[in-house]
Amino acid sequence: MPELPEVETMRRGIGPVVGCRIVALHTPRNSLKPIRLAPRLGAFRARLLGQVVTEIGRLGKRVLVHTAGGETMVFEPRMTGLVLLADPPDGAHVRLELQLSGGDVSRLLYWDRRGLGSVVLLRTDELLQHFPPDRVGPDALTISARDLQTRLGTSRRAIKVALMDQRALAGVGNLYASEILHFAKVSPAQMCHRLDTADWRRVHRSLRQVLRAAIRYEGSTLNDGTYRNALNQQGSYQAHHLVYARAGAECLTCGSGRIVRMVQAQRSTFYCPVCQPR
DNA sequence: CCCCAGTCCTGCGGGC
DNA sequence: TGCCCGCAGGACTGGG
Repeated sequence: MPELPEVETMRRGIGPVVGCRIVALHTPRNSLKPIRLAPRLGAFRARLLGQVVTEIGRLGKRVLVHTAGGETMVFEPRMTGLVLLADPPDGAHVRLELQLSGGDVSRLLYWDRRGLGSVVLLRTDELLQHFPPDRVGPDALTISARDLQTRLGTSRRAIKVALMDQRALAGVGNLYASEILHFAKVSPAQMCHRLDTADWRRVHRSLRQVLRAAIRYEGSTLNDGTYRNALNQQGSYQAHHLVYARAGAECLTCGSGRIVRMVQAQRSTFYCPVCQPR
């Protein structure tokens, strides 16, 4: 489930495509339902052929590939999408392949097992219209503690649910929300408006620490093995998870609590009731 | 303002 | 051994 650390790892990993020219583009034939591709393949290809990649960016959980001709490809991996330079985990789920020339790499792949992701081509100057600030908030890595508190401090939602709201801040998903709140020693069920400024500073510091550490370890590859970096290698931050998917296990922080799983907004939340009482 | 259920989609693992 | 079913959930939508 690519969240900010995984998507940032993808962004960095496909850096070698900068300077490459797109010389061919196709969607491999398979029995799967097609993912969302916009515009349709013909127009998509027509606008990209011959274009030279100038820069790789990230918008929350999306990877942006900019070209010299003012086009931007927006890769949105959702649950199981990968942006790859190397051979994919399997050939059956390659959704889009770009052939490249003139650089260090010869192709860029979008692979997606479940196919919930999408690839959208936008004019670079239309990015802000397509992703206005009221739809995608400030990046979770760079948001200030003050801005975080301003944006969420009056909300009556549970903080874990609020942290995952991409309009408030962009990049935090289900896995890292649990890990961040464990570091901050805040209960995931606590309502935002009940937290004071010291709490928000702790949440903010944990946000930065957890996301930065996860980037350093190139993200989390869970037991299903889906997530991979651009070279089809596993991340290793899963070895540092303190609560996620550890229901029933002993808390690694306090050594006395047992990790509890609960459901918030139809998603699994994990926490230690001893470390995170309120 | 906030919550909930439904939608998309495929693979996996539990239960029988 | 094989089949069915529930579950995983990010982003989005519509209704309450």
